[in-house]
Amino acid sequence: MKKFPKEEYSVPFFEEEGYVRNLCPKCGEYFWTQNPDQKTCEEATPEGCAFYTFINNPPTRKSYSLGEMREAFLSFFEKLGHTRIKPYPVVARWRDDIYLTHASIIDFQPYVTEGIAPPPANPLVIVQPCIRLVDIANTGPTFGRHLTVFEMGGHHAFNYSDKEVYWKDQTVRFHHEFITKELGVKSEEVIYKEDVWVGGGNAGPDVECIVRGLEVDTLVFMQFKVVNNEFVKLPIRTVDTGYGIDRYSWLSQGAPSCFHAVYGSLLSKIFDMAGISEIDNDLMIKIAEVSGLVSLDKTASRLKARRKIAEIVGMKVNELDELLLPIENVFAVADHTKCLSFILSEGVIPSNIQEGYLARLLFRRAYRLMKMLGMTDRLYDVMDMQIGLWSKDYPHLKEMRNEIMEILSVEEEKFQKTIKRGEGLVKRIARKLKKENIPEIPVETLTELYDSHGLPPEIVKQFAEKEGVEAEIPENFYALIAERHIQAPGKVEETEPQEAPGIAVSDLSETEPLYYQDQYMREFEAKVAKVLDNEYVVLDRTCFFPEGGGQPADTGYLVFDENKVEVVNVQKVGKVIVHQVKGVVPKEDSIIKGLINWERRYELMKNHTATHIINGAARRVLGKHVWQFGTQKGTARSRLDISHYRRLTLEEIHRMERLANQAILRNIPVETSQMGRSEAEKLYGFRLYQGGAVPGKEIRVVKIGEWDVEACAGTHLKGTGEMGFIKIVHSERIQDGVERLVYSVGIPALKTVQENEKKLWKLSDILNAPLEKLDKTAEKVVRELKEANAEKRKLIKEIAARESAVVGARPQTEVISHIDGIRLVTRDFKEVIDVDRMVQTANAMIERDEATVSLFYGTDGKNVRIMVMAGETALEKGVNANEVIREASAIIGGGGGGKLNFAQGGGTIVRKLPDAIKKAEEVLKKQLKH
RNA sequence: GGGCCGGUAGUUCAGUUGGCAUGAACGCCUGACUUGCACUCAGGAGGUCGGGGGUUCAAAUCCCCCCCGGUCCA
Repeated sequence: MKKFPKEEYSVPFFEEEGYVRNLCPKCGEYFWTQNPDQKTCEEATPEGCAFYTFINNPPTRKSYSLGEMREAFLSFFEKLGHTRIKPYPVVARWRDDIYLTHASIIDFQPYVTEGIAPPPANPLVIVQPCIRLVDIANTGPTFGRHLTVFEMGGHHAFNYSDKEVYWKDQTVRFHHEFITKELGVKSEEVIYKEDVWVGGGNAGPDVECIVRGLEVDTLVFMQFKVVNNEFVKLPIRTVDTGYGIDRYSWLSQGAPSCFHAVYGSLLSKIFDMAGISEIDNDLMIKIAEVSGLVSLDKTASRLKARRKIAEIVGMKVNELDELLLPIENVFAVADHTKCLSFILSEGVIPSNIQEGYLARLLFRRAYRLMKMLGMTDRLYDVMDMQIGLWSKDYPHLKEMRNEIMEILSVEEEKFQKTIKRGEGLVKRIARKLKKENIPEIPVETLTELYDSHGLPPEIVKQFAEKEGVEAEIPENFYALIAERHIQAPGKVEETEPQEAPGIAVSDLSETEPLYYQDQYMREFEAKVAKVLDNEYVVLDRTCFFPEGGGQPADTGYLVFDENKVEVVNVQKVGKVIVHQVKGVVPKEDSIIKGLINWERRYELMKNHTATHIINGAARRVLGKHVWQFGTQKGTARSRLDISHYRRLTLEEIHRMERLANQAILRNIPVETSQMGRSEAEKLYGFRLYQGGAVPGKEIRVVKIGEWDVEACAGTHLKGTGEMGFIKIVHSERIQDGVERLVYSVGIPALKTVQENEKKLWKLSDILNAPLEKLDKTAEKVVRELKEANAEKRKLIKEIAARESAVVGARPQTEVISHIDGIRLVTRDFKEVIDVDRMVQTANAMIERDEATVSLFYGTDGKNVRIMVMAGETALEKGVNANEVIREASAIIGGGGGGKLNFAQGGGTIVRKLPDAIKKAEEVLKKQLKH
């Protein structure tokens, strides 16, 4: 990685305070210290630069709980002139590049850090709950250095070329004051380690602060954008600090683990539930002190680290492993259940895609750990405790409690199903292997079971051993999984280069959107600003709505001189709206008249407003976890995809319909307003971003009374009454956790209802039954059909039995010959080439007399079918049906085959059928004589 | 967004190179034997092989499209 020169880190503060810069011989990083004799960086790294010295020996004046530390941090920086900002959600709905908020700066990217929107305050201070699943394997084993959910404190300053707030030196001074004055840590114990920070396409130098072995925060000076591996200066320099509030609390308590510090009595309760008594305190402290050596990312050093720790504390490796494993699992359970409560409280539905998958991953991991601890029955108790504990600071957890519990039970059921299915699968595989004398499940089977069936190798091993088959889980198992996914990239789908104008319009000024001034405007006059490629027209203003937000572009006409040309497409390119026309184009700088296809647009407006109405109804009927997943508006039909953990019932759909139509009847006014991003978020919360991330500094808010409020750029009705009528016409599940609602509005909705009615009437006509008895009649008809089918099968059998009995009774279609004690029945089925019939007859015939060979054939004039079946006795005499059929079918221009006792074939040369039969008889005779 | 696996009787699943679905187990019905821990025995019913095209004399099986489910990763 690129390193920055010393000057980037050498702030006046270090000089004033007598800091020296040394190079750590173990990890190879530079660090700043007030103690010139200090050799290593003193961070408890996996390389073993140092060990923790704060365990049972905290350096702070007093001990802080997580909440107390959060408050201490916030009020300290508030006193220094920072504005306190409320935390953002942990699901980063305002971004489309990431799913979860994993740092406080995420809240302000990219709009603030790229200078698109002003920050809510400058400077500001925030404590942001964060979720990081990349460290999930380390959560537990590292005693809390890694958590999947944690609180990050940040004091942020955004420096513009014309407005400097504060930069490196001041940041370090603030930090130092907090840690020494506020918390009481001795100045000489505070070490600053140099580092290069890269993240989210941005970069800059940073210093990490180490106290008694623990890295407690990082001070980042973001000032570059990473372009083609090069650092390019950003116009805005951002002070991005990240204080690990959980780690600070751990430091201040000197607890054996960060989990002890954060969860307190909740952790003890989980230990109780798992039936684990906490181990000897002295030993625990000893282990905790050296836990910095652990890091599971580096698989190679993992066992080494265990061995090292065992050596230091004077235990055998497997003894230590046995002792630590359940404890680490309890730690992870505490962490994962908190993380789940946060993620689920914001309406993430566990599923197999996107952020839903992350929720599922978390749940399944937590559940597996609980299973190992034998406490899955306490899942709901633990979750309840987490909700109780954290809703003091984050009250929305409590509001979502019932939905969270419901989602958990659905998820538990699904996981159990998967495991059960897996058990059967492994059993079958194991038995098969045993039969083939393979004593061990091959590695590729293990990886496939995990990748395709979600079965973790430990579980497979357990099930396999029950069947007496071994399974060896390779150390690099998850690396093998990763390998499966890095296959050669398949054919990249060639997407037609968008015909829409990817044209240089950046030099043009913004097109004035008239459709926002008056959403009902149908025609306008405008000046032609630019004409491109004899096809694309840019105007100074327009009321043609460009495609966006699931709403298709308007169509219509441009009128100028004697011409009326069709507008076929409208796209927004940056701030410029481009009209694609068919026919002649107007001259630049001329005045034209625009007419939009109002009927179409009005339908789109109705459908768009309906989306908001249905979304509101879904939230009311299904719960607050419902989020819009995607939409597409049309004139006759539109669709809305929503997140939900269960298939919708007809009853739920009807309730949504009722609510939606009630909202129409009340004719609720639809208000639109343009407002600043921060202000809108403050006023309406992040519910605004139903439609996903919305770019820009100002956002357009569409508010339908108390029913629904969203950030939305589409065109809407003045009042809901204009829709007249909404009908949900269809629903389907498009992904696990995502339901699609298809609906119609107004006359098209009525039409759909009428279409359905028409079908019912027709059905009633066909079945000759009145509407109210349709269901009963249909049931009856289907039942009778099934009975008739069964009867038919029975009859074929009966006919076959009878026909097999009367061998020799029809000389014109049947020849019977006896060869070597075998009876050969050659029968012409004429036009009946139903194989089933031949087979059944032959079966019955042979059942009566095993010394029979039946040679059956028939033709419908187009196809010829031949079939040979031989009884046990005939087989013993050397009959090979397969061979007979092969030779015979070749003659009639087809093919055939089968087994020794049964074969069938056919062809298309009908006139050669007699030859083929002769051939078959010849072959049979030869086989028998042989 | 990218992979991978699957859809056959009420359920869980077999089904080799295309060639009889005499499919297996459990469940169900009838009868016998037993009344206690998955009773046992005999017999029987139960199938649009997810849907639609194609290749073939012949498709559950091969090819294409669609629908539905499961699962891993970003």
